[in-house]
Amino acid sequence: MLDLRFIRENAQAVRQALQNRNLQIDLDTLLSADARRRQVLGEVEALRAEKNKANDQISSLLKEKKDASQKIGSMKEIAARIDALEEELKGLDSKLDAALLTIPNIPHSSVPVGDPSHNAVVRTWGEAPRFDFKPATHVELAERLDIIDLPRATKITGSNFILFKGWGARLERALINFMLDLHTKKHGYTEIFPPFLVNRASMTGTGQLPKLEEDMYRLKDDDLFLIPTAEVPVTNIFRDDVLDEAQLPVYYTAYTACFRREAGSYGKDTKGLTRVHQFDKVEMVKFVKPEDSYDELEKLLGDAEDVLQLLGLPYRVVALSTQDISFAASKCYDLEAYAAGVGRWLEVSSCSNFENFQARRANIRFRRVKDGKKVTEYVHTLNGSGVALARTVIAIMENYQQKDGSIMIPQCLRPYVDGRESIPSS
RNA sequence: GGUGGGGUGGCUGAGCGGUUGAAAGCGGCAGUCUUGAAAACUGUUGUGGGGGUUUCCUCCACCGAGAGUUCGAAUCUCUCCCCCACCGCCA
Repeated sequence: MLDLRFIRENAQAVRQALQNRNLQIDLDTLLSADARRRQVLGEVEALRAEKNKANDQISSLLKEKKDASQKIGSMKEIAARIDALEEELKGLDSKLDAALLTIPNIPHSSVPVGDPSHNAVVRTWGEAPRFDFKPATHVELAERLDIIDLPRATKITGSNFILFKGWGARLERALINFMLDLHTKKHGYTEIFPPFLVNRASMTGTGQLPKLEEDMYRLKDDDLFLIPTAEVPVTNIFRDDVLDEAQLPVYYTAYTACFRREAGSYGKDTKGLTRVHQFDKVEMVKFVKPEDSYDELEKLLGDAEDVLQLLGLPYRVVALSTQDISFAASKCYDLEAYAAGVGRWLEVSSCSNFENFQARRANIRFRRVKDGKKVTEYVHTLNGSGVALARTVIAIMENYQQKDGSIMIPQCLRPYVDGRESIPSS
């Protein structure tokens, strides 16, 4: 969330940011509630000071065995006035807290302003494969090779779930291991295997709640949520902690399954594997000093690109516009891999800098000495997919398909599939 | 699921109705001593918020969370959350 004082002192900048995100959020109500709160707070605190003083006097009167009944009587009245004002204060506080949670992060100045048509392709890597035959889609390939069984996944659970089978399952597992090895051994991340269920505080800490509750799978009896991304449990590792400057930066990577209801997206991308309720993802999460976060974002993006380059998948880097970046992000790049069968660019990664927006919500800070003084500051958090699996599997299947209907296995994955070169083996 | 014991500052841990923001110890920081270090000694050391004459002053809040009793609550009452130990069940 944003700092209330920042909003108070930079109301115009916040209004501009909301407009750039094309959001109608009433700032005036918030600002007047804030003004009223500070006024009431002043009154309450003056009365409390009076009360504290009187209590000291009562205390010493009683110690000297003198009569304090008059003083006690007059304090009853003040206590009642304090109660009334505190009641109002409490109302204002909860109103302000609720309002603050609905205000999104302010986009960085480098983010293109406007609707998604303003998204900017930063660079493109690789060449789309050429075929001397009509390339099949992943759905056709999966069925032909018997490596993914969507009808049975539907029978077991419902539509838009995946059941990998045989070498399909093996390919999925190979990708997970390949990515984790790459990030831990080459890019310096520490591997985490977090819980797949998180509590409400964690979901609020990273910004999924309260806004996106309807998109989440929730266990009602326990008020727990299935994670929509590893970002949630991994970022919340340091919730309410104060780190030491020397600990930063922290790089974590985690494989998890991700669960999304995708409410309201029916009819969009619903064929095959492009939009499913459960998918695998390897995520990267960083905790860094504020002054480093934009350099760290570029490095994070590079780490995700490395995955696609090693897999030999053509992709493009897209800088998202102000209306396309997520609620909590101040800047975001998407990586889109090209899938030759469906002939489309598929979003396989999203790399974002949240600056201190999540750190404020989750209360993640660090201590350092600045100008000879000890200070506690919020860290900056970042995360990026490195990368999302289902869509990457699509791209591999469609781009590496051969005329005979088999699929070549990218070189970097072969150590993870017993050296196998294709599915089925030739 | 059952029973018992707990949640106090960076940590350990005292306090169980009235100068207690909180003893003591450890740790951290600064100083004295020393060629240097250690030891010893001395001082200092929480967070958040409001206001101001804004390298400082002042006020308020905070002893798991919330509510209550009281002139006054870390301390008493209630509700909830969490942790630990043992037992049961279990991949």
